[in-house]
Amino acid sequence: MFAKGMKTLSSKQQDIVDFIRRFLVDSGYPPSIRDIVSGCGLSSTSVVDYNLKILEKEGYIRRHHEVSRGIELLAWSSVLRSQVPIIGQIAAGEPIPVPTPDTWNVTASSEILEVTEDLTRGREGVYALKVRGWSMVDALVNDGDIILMQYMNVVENGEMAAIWLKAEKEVTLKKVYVEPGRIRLQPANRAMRPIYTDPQNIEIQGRVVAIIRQLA
Amino acid sequence: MFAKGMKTLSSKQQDIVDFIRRFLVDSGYPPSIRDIVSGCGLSSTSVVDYNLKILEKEGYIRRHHEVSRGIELLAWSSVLRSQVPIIGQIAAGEPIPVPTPDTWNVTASSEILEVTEDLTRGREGVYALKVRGWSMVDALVNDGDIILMQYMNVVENGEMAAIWLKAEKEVTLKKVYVEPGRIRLQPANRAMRPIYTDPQNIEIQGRVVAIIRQLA
DNA sequence: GTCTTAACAGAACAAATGTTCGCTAAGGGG
DNA sequence: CCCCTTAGCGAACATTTGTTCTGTTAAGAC
Repeated sequence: MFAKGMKTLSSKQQDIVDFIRRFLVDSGYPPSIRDIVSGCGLSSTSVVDYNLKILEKEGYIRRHHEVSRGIELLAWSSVLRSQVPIIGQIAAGEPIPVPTPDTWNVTASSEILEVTEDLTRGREGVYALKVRGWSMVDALVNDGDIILMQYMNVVENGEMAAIWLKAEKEVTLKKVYVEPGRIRLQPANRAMRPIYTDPQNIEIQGRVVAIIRQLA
Repeated sequence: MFAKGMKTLSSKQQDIVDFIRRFLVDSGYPPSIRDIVSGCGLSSTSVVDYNLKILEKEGYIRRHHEVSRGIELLAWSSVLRSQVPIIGQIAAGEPIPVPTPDTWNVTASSEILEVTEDLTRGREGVYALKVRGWSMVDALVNDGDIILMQYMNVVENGEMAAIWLKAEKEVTLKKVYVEPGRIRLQPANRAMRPIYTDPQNIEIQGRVVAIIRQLA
């Protein structure tokens, strides 16, 4: 999600980077050397070559030699996409949907969420759930928010998980801490108290990877 | 952020789409016809051509004729990216940074956030702030969250805004409602009460577009 | 003045890439 | 049998594209 600022470029080199980026967004494939010649008002492919060498040296692009349109915009490719199926919803009073092999088939899902890969941290098997209701404010989560989950039934100490409380018959999102003889479930909202429960009472339903809220 | 499922493809066509997608992610540019031949274990460029025609007809790709590597993956390009500068932080006790023309220069910013465009709803002039501290739980916002903002000093009724309260000297994120003779500021956390204030006491510092939280 | 470096132009060549044509094979229907 | 459709193959040709070489210009330093 982050790209650091890079060394200052000449205005022509900046024009070229901007052109490459714009062309890639507009066309879905990179420009050829001659596209850059005409797009940046130059007269010769060798000027483009000269400047691309510098842009590569400074880390803006990677060139794939003898490959047509072989210009990789590094600030672009460092931020990849994940396709995440939205397989259902999460509400306090019901267990969350369990992913099955079918729900991993991206094209079969009726709703796909595309997010930048750093939200998933390159993890495999991430799926999304929509929050329904207002009963999860202890997790600082709101009705309509989208939660990115990774299916797993064991989490590390201190990780936020979707936890099914068997006795209470409800789902909660909290950080899980293992203590002697009990489990501490810590809300994201620090003003609220942790709850303690028997390890037998909980079922980890997945790890919470990220939360997305669109407001406007 | 959403892409609907598409018509079922033959397994070979699915292989080709998957290959294109993977190649694009790995290389930063689309595959050539011959890349697809060798990548999908086919024997002839005309088989690729035959199948690409179908994939185009079904809406999976757009082909740019007589353009080398002119394959545009539609499920890819339909979800665009926005580059959003992270220009500072938001904490309760201080006004938020005000964007200036300088801070819009993407390459000059030290930190860039790339998000899928639907998070910004195609809006211009979106910037990002990092939340510092835990004093904004009324907005269901946590320390470390990232808030996407759009600079404006007027918002529609019911929109969530960053509001500077002059007398209290603090920032708050709330929904703004105009009532006769006063302003109602409604927290996202419904369990908490609204506050009412004089229109002269508030300064709208921007509209809240989205909130992103990475947990794992 | 000369020399060096950076930046640019133009042309030619080599290689990559797209397109098209003719053909084959398999299956189904009349 | 023939015809049609679908799916695939191979080769040749045309076009796009990358690379390299030579030369020019401009600016700065000595």
